[in-house]
Amino acid sequence: MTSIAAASARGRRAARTSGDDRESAILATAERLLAQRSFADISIDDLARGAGISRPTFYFYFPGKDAVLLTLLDRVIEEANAAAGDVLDRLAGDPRARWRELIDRFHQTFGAHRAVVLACAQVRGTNAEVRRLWAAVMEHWVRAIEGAVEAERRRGAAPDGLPARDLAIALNSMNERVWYATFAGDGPAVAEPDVVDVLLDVWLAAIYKEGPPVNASGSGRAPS
Amino acid sequence: MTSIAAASARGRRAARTSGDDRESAILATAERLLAQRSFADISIDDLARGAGISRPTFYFYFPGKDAVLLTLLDRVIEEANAAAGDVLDRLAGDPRARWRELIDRFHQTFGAHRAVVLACAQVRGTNAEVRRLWAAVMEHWVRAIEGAVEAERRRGAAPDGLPARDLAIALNSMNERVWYATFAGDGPAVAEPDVVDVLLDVWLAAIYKEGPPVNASGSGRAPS
DNA sequence: ACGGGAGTCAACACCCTGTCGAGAAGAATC
DNA sequence: GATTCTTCTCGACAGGGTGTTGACTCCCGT
Repeated sequence: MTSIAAASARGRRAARTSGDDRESAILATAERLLAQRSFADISIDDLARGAGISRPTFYFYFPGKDAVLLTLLDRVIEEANAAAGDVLDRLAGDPRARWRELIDRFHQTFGAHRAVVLACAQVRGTNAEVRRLWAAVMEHWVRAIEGAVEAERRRGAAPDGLPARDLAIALNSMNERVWYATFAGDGPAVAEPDVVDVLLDVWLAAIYKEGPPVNASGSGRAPS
Repeated sequence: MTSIAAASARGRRAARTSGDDRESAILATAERLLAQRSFADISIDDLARGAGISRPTFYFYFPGKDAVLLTLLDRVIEEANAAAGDVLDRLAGDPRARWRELIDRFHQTFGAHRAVVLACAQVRGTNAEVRRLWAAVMEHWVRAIEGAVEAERRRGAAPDGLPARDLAIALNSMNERVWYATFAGDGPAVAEPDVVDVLLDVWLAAIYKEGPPVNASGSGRAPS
């Protein structure tokens, strides 16, 4: 769990009065609008009016447009981490199934909040805060995968090869970009129903080189 | 060759007088400034003043800031396609070496113009034109890889598996994102000297599952 | 010597951001 | 009930970026 995303004072208030509703209203408006237009096309005025307040009042709740997105991103990340759970600690049982579970859960979470994820990916280029947060989260996931790969190698299930960290970076990067294309729908993209299996296939090939070992009742080819 | 990037009328002029210099000056200024600040932090006024003209005059040469970047991107894409050449047609000789050559050449080209590539990646989120152009280029490369994978399968060098197109999308996506991280330097990234070999390793694993066959006098590791 | 196109820019209208200071609304204290 | 303090609200402003207009210059061909 231990969410990296410090879901703390992204807003500005410290009170407990009825202003909480306003903050939620802004957040809700943002997510609603994000489903329609791109983040860049949403002005602070849109957010404010959508929440029933004036533009200056908006600044009372958030320091800027980006902070709203950051708060939304915090939630998604927390949800993703919760969904991932401890799958990586249970790899030994049935690696293929566990890796698939991991990828699938991320897919579910991101898919459920695609508007937010897409907006963040687009803003990452221009906003340092989003860039920092995303970098921290990626680092967290990369380390988790790195550790899992090393564990698989240690128990003899996966062969040695690339530094585990580099491998983890490459695979995580692939997932990010492939999901982006699938959700955004621009450019060549894997069809949504197939994307988990496509990613899984590359992960297994890269980690195990010749299909995961058949520990339990798996159907992978046995290593030579 | 047949550059997808229609390097045609991205500018506005149709003349052949001394105005050509101005157009070049704008482009040069853009690439120079891009090496310093982010694209979003460069105003049209910066571009204009850098080229020794006033802001309205800028509009005589380009319809907007984005068109400048688009023109720059055209060049890089053309260069990348030229660098790639016909490597994919010569895979059979020494697959590992050829794949590495392909990836390395893209790496060289993008690395030489990282400022432009980075800026495009950041703007792709907000600018439809850049998005379209990049999507078209990706489609081109995906199809090339797809064809190469199918050829390798046909000659028995690579096993069947994922639809070649999905595999090509995943691998191309990985490269794009990994290069971005490496060049941008934010978030977890593969060190620049290693990035080609890391990518290559995943490509070979995903395409051949157990290392490419050693046809000629290649120096690739023999498959187990 | 002159008509016309290429090239140039001051000035304008517009939109968005962020801030300031004057207030309204309500709870706590006298 | 009046007073004070804090929370909350917004009209109005300043600043900076974009894109357009209309007039003006310069040069070239006739």
